[in-house]
Amino acid sequence: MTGKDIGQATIRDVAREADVSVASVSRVFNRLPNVRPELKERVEQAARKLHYVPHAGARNLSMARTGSIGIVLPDLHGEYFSEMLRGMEREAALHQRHLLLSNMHLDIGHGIEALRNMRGRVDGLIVMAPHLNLDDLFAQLPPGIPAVLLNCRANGLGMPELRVDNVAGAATMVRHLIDCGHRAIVHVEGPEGNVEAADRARGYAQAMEAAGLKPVILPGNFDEESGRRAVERLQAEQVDVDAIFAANDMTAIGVMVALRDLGVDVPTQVAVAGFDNIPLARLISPGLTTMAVDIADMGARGINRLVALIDGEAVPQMELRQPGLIIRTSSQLSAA
Amino acid sequence: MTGKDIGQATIRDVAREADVSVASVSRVFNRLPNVRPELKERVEQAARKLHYVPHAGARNLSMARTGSIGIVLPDLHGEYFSEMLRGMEREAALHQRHLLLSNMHLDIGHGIEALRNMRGRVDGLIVMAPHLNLDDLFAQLPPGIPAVLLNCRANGLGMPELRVDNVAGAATMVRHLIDCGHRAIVHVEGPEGNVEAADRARGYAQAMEAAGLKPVILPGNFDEESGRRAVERLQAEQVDVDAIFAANDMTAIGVMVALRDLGVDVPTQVAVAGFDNIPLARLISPGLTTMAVDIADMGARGINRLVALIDGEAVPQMELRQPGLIIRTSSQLSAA
DNA sequence: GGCCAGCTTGTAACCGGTTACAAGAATCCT
DNA sequence: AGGATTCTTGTAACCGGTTACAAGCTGGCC
Repeated sequence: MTGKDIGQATIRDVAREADVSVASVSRVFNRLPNVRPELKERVEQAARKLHYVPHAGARNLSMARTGSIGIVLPDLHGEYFSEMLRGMEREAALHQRHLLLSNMHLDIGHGIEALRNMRGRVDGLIVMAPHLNLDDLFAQLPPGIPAVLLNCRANGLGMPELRVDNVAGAATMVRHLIDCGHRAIVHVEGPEGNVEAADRARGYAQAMEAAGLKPVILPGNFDEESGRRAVERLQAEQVDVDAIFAANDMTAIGVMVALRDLGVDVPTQVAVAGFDNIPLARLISPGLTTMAVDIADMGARGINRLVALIDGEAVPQMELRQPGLIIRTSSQLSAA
Repeated sequence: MTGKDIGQATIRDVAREADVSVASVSRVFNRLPNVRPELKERVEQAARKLHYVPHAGARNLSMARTGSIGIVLPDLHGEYFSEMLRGMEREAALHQRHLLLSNMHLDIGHGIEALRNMRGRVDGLIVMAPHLNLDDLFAQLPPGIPAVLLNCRANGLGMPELRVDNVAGAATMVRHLIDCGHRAIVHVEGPEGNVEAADRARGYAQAMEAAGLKPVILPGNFDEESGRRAVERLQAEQVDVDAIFAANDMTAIGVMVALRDLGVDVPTQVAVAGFDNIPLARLISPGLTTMAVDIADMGARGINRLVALIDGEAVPQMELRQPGLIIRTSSQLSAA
């Protein structure tokens, strides 16, 4: 009623101009076969004359289908999320879908609001919230929304999940560092309350203990800054360290930058390893040894699953993806 | 009519359950003041019981306002776009807006389709299409859509524009390289048909000529690969070169990687410079000298302008932003 | 010619909200 | 008490599409 419509042409305007019914205009625009060519031509001419463009919102409402997918992320910082988004976008475009972004900042209240806001805007949701308890989140929502969860805390919601095997990945990395001859391996953890971070720390601790080594865990926050701080702390406390395994690549990069500033050579004096294999890991020097999660592909697969789910197809309940070890220079002791 | 509605509660269901009219339910949900507390309570209880969540699509239609902003980009590769998107997301969240992503791949046909698809889905558009002629694009669309253009070819559309002064920026960089003592400065251009690339090449050429130096321009494509290829070519053709000024940071990084592989030291043997100041530029080593465009801020400002435009406020027609020179190690000759 | 099948086309109800308008109830005057 | 005013509430039209259904038209066939 209100609203600042500049008076754009509607389907009724076109119908009047072409002297046909709205149904016919609709049929022409939806390419239904049973329209006489002469009439079709008349409609198209009228539409062109009036600069008519169909109103997607109205279409969505009457068809109960939006063609959009809601992406609910905790943040957009860093290459991790942008890679994931890129993968999603690519796949969504293949399925003729748009992506509607919604950033649920840290607390659960905003999360709930964000999700509620999506109702009627999207056909389904991709939720990535490693820092929140999803059961609480979805409790507030009407049941039955198609959704795919990416790297979330396990839950009893019966929604398809896609996860990276962070425990196994971290263990693999620890074994690699041990193979390289390192013994005093320190882990810089991710943010508290983040499932992925917790799993990586767990994998690290298990592998260390399995090798008869003592785990040492420093707090971190998945960002460059926390890598830097971890190094400062190691330095201040004179901790003996052969290798630093950071919970993700950005932290590892912070570690490397801090070590460089201190004049400590990587990898000859201290080895460094990360997790994620963001594009940057390859470009920095020395190249960062890391666990490769094909982030863009994860995103793409998430979209793929969701589209299937929306179309009513069967979708695997859970997929656990194994990250692969990428060995670059940062981890290698000259004498292995 | 069709559609796979799982039968979620509508405003009418809530009205029936609470034994009030739909208007009252609507009033409660929109926090209008004139509702008796007892009735409000009844409505809220009914809504909770039915797990009612308002249908944004329907709301949008009747209010002629979606609360979403359409972002039309040519691509999502690389840090440039993700930085911009991040800035946009931040600002949009401040204004309670969602972002609807649409990737208009390279050709104009898809571009037009993408834009048409936005009608009725968004309140306005941010268009970033340095590679397309926008007049052709918008000719196909109904006039009067609020839109802000980012780094686009000049046009007579009367839409607010936000642009980086690429000509001046490139010239500044050339002068800096000359100040560092370099003379044989080669430029690796961006993709053909891209306005930003063309402007940077123009700024480069003008500054070189002003200094009495001969411009040498190699083709490129704004990506790492093209930087690498440029180096190969210089190598193959035995071109004498003191410095390579790439059209953007990713290309410059490709150049540095290729030089490193060839055993050519940066900056002592060849200096390198880029443009954009993507986050990576600071992290790579040696640090990359570049022109800083605050990409995220550009995105945020774009959104800000667009929101003002949507709200009917006056908006400056054009803003040309000056990039700033960021001097890092990659450009400096030991003896300046 | 008459009847039926198959097209084409139009009418009107519907999607799920918002809101102008009117009516009814409560409050405040004098 | 009676009338004016204010507040609360409901009815129904509207946003701009889609589509079930019916009606009109055409042509084929006996």
